[in-house]
Amino acid sequence: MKNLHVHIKVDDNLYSRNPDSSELGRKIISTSITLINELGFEGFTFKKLGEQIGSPESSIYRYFENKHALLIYLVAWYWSWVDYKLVFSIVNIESPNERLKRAIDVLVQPVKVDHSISYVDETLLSEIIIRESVKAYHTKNVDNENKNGNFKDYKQVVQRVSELVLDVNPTFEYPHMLISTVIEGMHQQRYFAEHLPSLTDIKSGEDAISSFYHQLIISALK
Amino acid sequence: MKNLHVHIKVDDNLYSRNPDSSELGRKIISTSITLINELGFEGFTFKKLGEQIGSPESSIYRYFENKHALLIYLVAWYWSWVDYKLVFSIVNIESPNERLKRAIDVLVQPVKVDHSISYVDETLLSEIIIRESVKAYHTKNVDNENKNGNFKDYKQVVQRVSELVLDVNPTFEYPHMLISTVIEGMHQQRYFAEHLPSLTDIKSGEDAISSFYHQLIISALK
DNA sequence: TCGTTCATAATAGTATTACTATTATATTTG
DNA sequence: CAAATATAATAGTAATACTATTATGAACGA
Repeated sequence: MKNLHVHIKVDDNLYSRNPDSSELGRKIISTSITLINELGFEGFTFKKLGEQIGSPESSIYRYFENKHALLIYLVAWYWSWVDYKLVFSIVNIESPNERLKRAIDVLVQPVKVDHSISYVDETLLSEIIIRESVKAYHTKNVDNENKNGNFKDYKQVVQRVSELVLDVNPTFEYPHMLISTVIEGMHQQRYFAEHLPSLTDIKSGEDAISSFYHQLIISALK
Repeated sequence: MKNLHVHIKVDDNLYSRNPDSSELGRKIISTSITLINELGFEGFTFKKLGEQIGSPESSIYRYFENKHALLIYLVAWYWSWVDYKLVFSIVNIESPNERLKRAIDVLVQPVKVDHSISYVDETLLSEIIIRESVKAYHTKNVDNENKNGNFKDYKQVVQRVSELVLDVNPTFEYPHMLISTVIEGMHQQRYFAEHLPSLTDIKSGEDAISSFYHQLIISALK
């Protein structure tokens, strides 16, 4: 996908001040992506981020209440971007089977992009999603955050693909469960393949993970 | 399952001092289970735990290096216990299909136990596993922790059930992937059902989650 | 029974984290 | 040019995640 000058929109209440609206804001986003990758989310602090970009902590707090809010933002951005890719991948395709196949491909293929959208490195961001995104909703405060709309984009992606599932098999009872299982499972398996390989079945060369989930969906819908 | 006086063994290097060997150690385990449930893992501290059991923080540190080590211990205990239940559930059963079915049942059925093993409330513990266990291995330090054997019991469970999968279908290529997907997926779905219901498909009454994963495995192995 | 070992209690102290507050200095905009 | 606004610079605080020190008390072995 080439640079189409698309703009990924993130909901207003996922930030205190829109990071997309200033140089400092954009630096916060792009630098935090590399820094979270380096340090892990627990090791990442606004102080260290401030040092990296040469700004005081207090300036960063004007964009995000805390580092959790920043994670929520990154996750929302990611799913908003995936949703865009989903729409793009199935437009003009008629066969329900082919539409589903293409959508699943968007979900399970590793992200390899040449910086298509501005200051966000989508490949690095996808690694954060794999490693850290469970922490976005595994908190004591999920229910309030959910009410606040923090997970809207993710839910939107699941909803969209669930509808494609029903187009293929209208009697299938658990489309949302199937799709969220596939998305989360794919993340886990990529993580396991790197860190806990005995929990997965890696064959060198081919992308076993993608083909496993493709097969899983096909057989589940029969 | 009634009280059989079984003793769940946890590996030596998952603690500084064996909590099973003293009154204080056992209080640390049982109270931490209720406290983590109340406060969430992030809100839980050794200070608060100490206040609850009327002992200073420093005494707790003699059992576990930090709260992450305690979580690792709880997770290991849980999977060691599940492994025991697995063995128990298939002993004397001959049909490979029936063995697999029973094993999957142990994995996906909600835990409802009447305090069978000593000071550990397995039902409460299983809720911690559902909500917090991803945090046990989603850290910057996974690889070292893995080398240290921190995840042995979990891997053992996946291995055991993977073998049952191969007994049913010896040509199936991804048994570990299938089983870890089912285990982790089941946790996620139980969590989603409670906090992010639009990511799942809840039907009131029946246990949709269990039957979904049973079906998923059956169809995947065809 | 005495002395040693060992677990726990009581207390104090430290570096880091996750913020909040205040004032000063640029920069933009009307 | 004045006013509003963003950022920088700096300081400060409560809580967290520990470490260290000494004291007490119980258990155990000779």
